[in-house]
Amino acid sequence: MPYPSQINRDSLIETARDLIETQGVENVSLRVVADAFGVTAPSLYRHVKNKTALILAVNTLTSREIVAKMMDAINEDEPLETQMLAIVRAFRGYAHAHPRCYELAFSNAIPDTMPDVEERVQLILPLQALFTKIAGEEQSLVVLRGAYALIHGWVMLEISDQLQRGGDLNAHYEQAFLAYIDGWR
Amino acid sequence: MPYPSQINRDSLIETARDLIETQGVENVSLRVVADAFGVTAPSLYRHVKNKTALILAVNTLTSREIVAKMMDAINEDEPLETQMLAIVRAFRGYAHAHPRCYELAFSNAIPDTMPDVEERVQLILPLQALFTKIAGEEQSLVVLRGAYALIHGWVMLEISDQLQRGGDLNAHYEQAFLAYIDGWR
DNA sequence: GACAAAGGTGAATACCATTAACTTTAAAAG
DNA sequence: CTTTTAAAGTTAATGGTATTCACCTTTGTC
Repeated sequence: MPYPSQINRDSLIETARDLIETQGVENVSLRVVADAFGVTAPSLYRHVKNKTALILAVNTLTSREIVAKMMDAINEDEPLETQMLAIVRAFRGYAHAHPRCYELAFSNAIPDTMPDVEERVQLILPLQALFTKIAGEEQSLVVLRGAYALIHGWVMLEISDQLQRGGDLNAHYEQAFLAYIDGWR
Repeated sequence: MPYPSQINRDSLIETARDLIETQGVENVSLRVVADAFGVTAPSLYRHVKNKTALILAVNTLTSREIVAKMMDAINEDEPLETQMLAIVRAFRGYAHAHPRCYELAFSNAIPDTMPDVEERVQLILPLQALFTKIAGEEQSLVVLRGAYALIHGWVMLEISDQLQRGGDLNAHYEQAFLAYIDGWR
């Protein structure tokens, strides 16, 4: 194989991810990404189909990293409620660490860049596993949907600066989640 | 006043809103908006500072319409829980009727286009008024935040097609909300 | 009737994504 | 050791975008 590449697909995606997180997706053109590799924009098309595919790959990376963070947070020896809190804390922690990528991945802002269903279903498995132990198999679907809505909505509101008026946001987040869970008992 | 305009600011904003809702914001250039008035793109700058200001105005309109829908849904003669359900139903109803505008207004996808704080605070007043009657003045902040996160997150998930696997979404939405409220008693 | 000024125009600028035709390079094939 | 080949990168071109500018057109007012 000829002409050794400075770029490989993984480093391209990670670099694009970092640029999006630091500069904002609206300021990351293909030329900006190419500059980071000391290369011109059209050569990126050797490694990725187009910009949409690149952003899709970034979003898939984001989704996988969130899943990994949630998995890491689980300690099966703890009580269920402690495990749930650890999961939703990890979820929010990732969103805070990568707010722009979180929003990009899960708010459909750019057409055709949402991670595949197979990726997105991974996101709910950690919580789902715990909910099926508490609620029945069939009730767990609605419990899960509400919980996911609550944590996703919460971090989206935080990211877009819509939770402003004082109070301890960390505490409120967990109180709201626990109240929701309590409501199902 | 000279040269009678085909365009006035309100009709411009409403037309832009309708185009965004039907075509998607990524397909609405200033030329497309101008075409709708039989005019060329640069002349829009007589009526609006730039495209960002136009989208901001569209988002402000969206925010106000949601507030109006929620207000309309309130019947003070009903029990509190019924009023709350009516409000969150109206909220979701608007989001379903205008999914693209809802997402545009509340997910920060385009920089500097979020409605002003004075507009956004209106969104939470209807629910806040009821929560202060149930919880205390100080607890109502966290209750409100969680409720807002739950309904916002829910419709965002629906809009981006992330609530797929069967079940009655209408029923689940209200069950999840009521469970959350129950959790605070 | 002259004029001021709002509303509209076409042309120009500086970006953007994408494609096409080309050149360079290094490894594999002879 | 030379030749071939194909990946990786290049420049140039196309058609799109938002925005600015100088200009023209219309019309109410003095």
